[in-house]
Amino acid sequence: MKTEPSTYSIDRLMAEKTTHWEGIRNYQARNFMMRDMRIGDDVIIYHSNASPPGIVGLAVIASDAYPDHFSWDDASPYYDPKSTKENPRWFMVDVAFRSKFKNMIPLEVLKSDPNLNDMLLVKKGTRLSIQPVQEDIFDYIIRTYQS
DNA sequence: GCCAACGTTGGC
DNA sequence: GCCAACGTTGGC
Repeated sequence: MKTEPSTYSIDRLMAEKTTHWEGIRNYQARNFMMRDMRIGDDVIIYHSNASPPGIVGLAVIASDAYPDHFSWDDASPYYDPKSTKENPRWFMVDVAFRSKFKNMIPLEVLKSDPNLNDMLLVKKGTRLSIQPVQEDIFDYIIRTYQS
């Protein structure tokens, strides 16, 4: 799951322990939350629009998907008039902190590792803010880079 | 249903 | 700040 540290960082997640992952406004990303995520699933936290961008820690899914009420709040940057309480368009999940890497893994390092050529994150044109990570890739990253 | 125009993401 | 690569919107 990607987040811009200026909006919500791994440090804040570490301090708050659990958060709701509001603001997803892309159908594919939403569908991953609604269809594929299960409580207890491991999550890689990635800082985008950071210097450098990269993987900063781990988290775990802590709820099923439920309506993102920020989409109903016209004072929120995530407001969407097409989403209503009766017919919610956008959903979120709760995410619980698991760990922060002592040394984050810069995107540049991920890109230069041939074992990660198939990881969506390093592929050109993949902008999704929520991406599935294959189990073997997840395990490889933990084994190789976790610190 | 097509597609031009526009908006967003996110690395650099 | 630039801009490539998407995604969305809305007229037709």
